[in-house]
Amino acid sequence: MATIGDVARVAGVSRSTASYALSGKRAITPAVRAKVEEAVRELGYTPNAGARALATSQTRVLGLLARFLEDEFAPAMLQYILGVTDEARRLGYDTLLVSEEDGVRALQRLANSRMVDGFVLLNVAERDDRLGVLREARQPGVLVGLPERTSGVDVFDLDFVATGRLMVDRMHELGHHELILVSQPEHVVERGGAYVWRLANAARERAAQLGIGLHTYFGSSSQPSIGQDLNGFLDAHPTATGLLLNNEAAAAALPSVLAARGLRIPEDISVIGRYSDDFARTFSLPFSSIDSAADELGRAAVQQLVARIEGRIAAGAPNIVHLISPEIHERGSTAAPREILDQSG
Amino acid sequence: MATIGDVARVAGVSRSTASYALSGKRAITPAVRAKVEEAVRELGYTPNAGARALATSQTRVLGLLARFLEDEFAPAMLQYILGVTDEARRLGYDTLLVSEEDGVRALQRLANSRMVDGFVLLNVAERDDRLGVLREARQPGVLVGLPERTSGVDVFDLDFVATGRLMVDRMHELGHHELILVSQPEHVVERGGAYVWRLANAARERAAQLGIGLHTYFGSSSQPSIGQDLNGFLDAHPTATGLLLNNEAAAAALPSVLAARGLRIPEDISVIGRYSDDFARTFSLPFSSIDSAADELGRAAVQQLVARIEGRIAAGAPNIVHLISPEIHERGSTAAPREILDQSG
DNA sequence: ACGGTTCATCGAACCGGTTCGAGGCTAAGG
DNA sequence: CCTTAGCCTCGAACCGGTTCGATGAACCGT
Repeated sequence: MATIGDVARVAGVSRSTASYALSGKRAITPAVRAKVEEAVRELGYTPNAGARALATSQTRVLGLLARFLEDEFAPAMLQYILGVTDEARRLGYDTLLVSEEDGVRALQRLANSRMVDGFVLLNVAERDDRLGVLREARQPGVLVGLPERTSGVDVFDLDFVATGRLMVDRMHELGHHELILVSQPEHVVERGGAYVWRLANAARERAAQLGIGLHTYFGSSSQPSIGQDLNGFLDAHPTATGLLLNNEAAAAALPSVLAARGLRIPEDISVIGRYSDDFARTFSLPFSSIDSAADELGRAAVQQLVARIEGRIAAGAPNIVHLISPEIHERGSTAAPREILDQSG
Repeated sequence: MATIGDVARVAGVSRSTASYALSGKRAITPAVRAKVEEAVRELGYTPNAGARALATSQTRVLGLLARFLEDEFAPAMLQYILGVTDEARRLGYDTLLVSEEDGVRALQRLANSRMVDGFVLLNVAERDDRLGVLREARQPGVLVGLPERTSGVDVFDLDFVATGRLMVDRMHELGHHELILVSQPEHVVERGGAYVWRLANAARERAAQLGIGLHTYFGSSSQPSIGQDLNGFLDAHPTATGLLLNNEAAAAALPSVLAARGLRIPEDISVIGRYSDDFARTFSLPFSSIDSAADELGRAAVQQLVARIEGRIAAGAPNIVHLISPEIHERGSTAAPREILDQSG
């Protein structure tokens, strides 16, 4: 493989001149630059990444730390990952994907060995044990997921508090008085998936303000148990007219559960979900839903990270916490409850 | 950050001695080795990956080239990716994930810049344009997916020919005479997804040998169109008693389609699918199926790749093509067709 | 007591880039 | 014609590891 020394020899200049001609960091006579570029083309020269990293202390690689929790819906993670890798590539970076269970060790390994210029952490827990290491690392880090303490890192997440409120508000506007909220399994919460109770608490609070009855439940993360769960919830609250879903498996299972019970949407029951649009598309879920915005979050996180890496953000600039506002993607699964329709009709 | 020079100074030895003490490539007095190790601990020393790569020409990083085709079921890809990253990590390697659309350019970039020690290509097409570059690269490569020409690379894939035969054989043993095969969308085949027609052709051939009627169709990759497709196929062949699925979306959609038509499994119709067990679990698909073995394939591919990288495979050793034999994971969705039961009952 | 091994350690070179300071050349100005 | 400034280019050092050959000390047998 050609080195910059080969390029220099072929172009008839010194190594340093070749380097400057390619980097443009010093003025080079056009004729010389042309000779160097010609030599590069002739030899098929590409800089050796290791050598460059050693000399510049920059690898142009980002570390992406995914965390796969059992009982969580894994495919959803792919959207975040692709958002990150695509945006990173667009900005000239490659992505090292780490799925190691021991995220702390992985983080230390990558940080100390200087393999990456920065970190993206996915699926961040309320008290994520990776954060301590990340704050001490010399490389900047961004999180996708909101932890308890956000100092020293930039954070991107869906605004789950606003999401909980929005779900209840929308149902309230339509005239519903009794709702059921199905969250992720309790395990997910215990292991730090704070977004689950953040949404649930906000929904509960808003429901209380509005005088709405809200029954909150954890649901399983896979069939067939989630189907049984759903039937149980519906049996327990026959007068509930609205269903809020913060659980992908529940969303996937609901159509057949409703069909089996002979319930139509939105005539008999209104539904609002929270999952990725991509998920909705693949399974053609007929529910109005709030997009998890995985792709958008991944991209925004990378942009911020790269800006920090490249020093485009003042060293002392405060860290940001960017929460994306939820929007309901309308698919016609909400309507006024039957009792209202009956009165008005 | 501590360098090996710092370690050497603290331990009171030369840099080379420190290096040998850590690598074990030359004999070192136990006492000296202990001092070096103590210094490492004290300073929190970790070798600089770039410097090591420069000196050894080894990065201990694998390049993972994913290819996301539209109309293909993306979440399935995650299983392969995790199989690769986990196994790589187990063997001491990290994984650079590339999702770039221009796989050829990505491959060239990584190969020439010496960022990786080897390549894993996912979703390999019949005539994959990445293969030419891969064969010329100095780094070894393994494929997950069987292309037309396999020279110069190791290949791992599910045996789709055997899969097609197995599906038909099993139905034949049960006494079925007319089957419907639903494949991936035609787009997937056109873009080189040869496994689709490999399975279909094998099934067709075996059906002909056995005197079984086989209707083969392409199906859409998402709802609701795949639901309409399925209804159309069933309408067109009311006497067919068995359904073979080589299309994830079809598998996901089938339960509700069958429910709507009032068909029970396996009493009214037998079904055999081909998708990942993980997919089956998440959606609790009630069909006997042949696992795509994504995790297993990813792991086997990495093992082979690492063996080549580390020279544990003789330089002249021929390339291998490892096709995993399909196995039907029984979930009770197959039985003898009604006509037989009626006769015997 | 002495030459020949063996063993542990050291110094220097090298991997392939980047970057700093120095110096040569040309052109402008007195 | 000589000085000075400015523009390009070069040589050397450095980043942080690994590895080869050399060196010196300890140990062996005779």
